[in-house]
Amino acid sequence: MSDTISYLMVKVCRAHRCLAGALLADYGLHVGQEVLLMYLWEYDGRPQSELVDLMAVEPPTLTRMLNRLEKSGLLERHRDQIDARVCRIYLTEAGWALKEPIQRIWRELEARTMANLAIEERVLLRRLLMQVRRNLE
Amino acid sequence: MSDTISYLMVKVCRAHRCLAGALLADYGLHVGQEVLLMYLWEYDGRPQSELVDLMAVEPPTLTRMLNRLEKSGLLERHRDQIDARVCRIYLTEAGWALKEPIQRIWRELEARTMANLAIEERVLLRRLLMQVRRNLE
DNA sequence: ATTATTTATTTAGCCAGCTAAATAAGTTGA
DNA sequence: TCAACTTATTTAGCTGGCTAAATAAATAAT
Repeated sequence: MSDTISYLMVKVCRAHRCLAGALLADYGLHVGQEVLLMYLWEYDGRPQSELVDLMAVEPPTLTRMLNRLEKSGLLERHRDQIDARVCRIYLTEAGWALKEPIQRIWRELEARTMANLAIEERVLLRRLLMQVRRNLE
Repeated sequence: MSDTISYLMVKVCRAHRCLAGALLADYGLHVGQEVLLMYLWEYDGRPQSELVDLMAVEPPTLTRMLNRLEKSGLLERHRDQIDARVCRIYLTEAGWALKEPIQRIWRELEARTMANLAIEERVLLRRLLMQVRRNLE
């Protein structure tokens, strides 16, 4: 089992998540929250259900992430005026203010992840990972 | 951000974990527990601290995983006779009985993950992932 | 011997994931 | 009109991760 690529992938992923967590901690964020923010910077004011689809996450997962980021003052929920079932999510100024720093962190994360890999190797790795993703979906 | 290999890796990892979870559910296991069992099949009767090192996980994480697997009847804790601080972990028969089925599941997981990849591509993917792992450690 | 330090494990509490079930609000149909 | 169904979100509770702090036992130092 421990000589499979599956096992290697699990290990790599944990190390990657760990580094991301360390970098994000400086801004009071937890791993995963930066991805949600990333979507909000692009899709501000959308209903939760749309974010659920974009992030490919279950509704309860998003609900709780939003609760926490709302409590941290990074976003606000506003009930839709027409359809009172939907909640639209709006970033606060504090939420927008994180855009540049978090994107910078993500670039650093990418650089450290891809270090010591030539351009052709990076291209290849992307191609291989995309095939794996297709396999798993 | 969404065009980075980091992002792709996060997605691939989630899909991989999801498939693993679905396969393991048939045996009442949760993703991650099969890795612990994998170590126990090889290192039965070792102190927890040794398992912590092998799995590269924090002590509290292991403690709770062991609590659950112990409650499920897959393993037993025995205090070391010489040093009463250490707990040695022993698989029960039920724990040993899972060895074959789980290894079979893991082979299937690996096969589905690596589908549509030629042997040379698999070798290459392993090499690239090992470099990434070195980068992140 | 008794205190201080180290080592092994646990507890409490945080996070992102998940499922199942509850709630709330529209929409559809008889 | 009012019941039945669908859709959006939340709540409760599970999992593996984490950190910080508590407990317990062995060892080192005074």
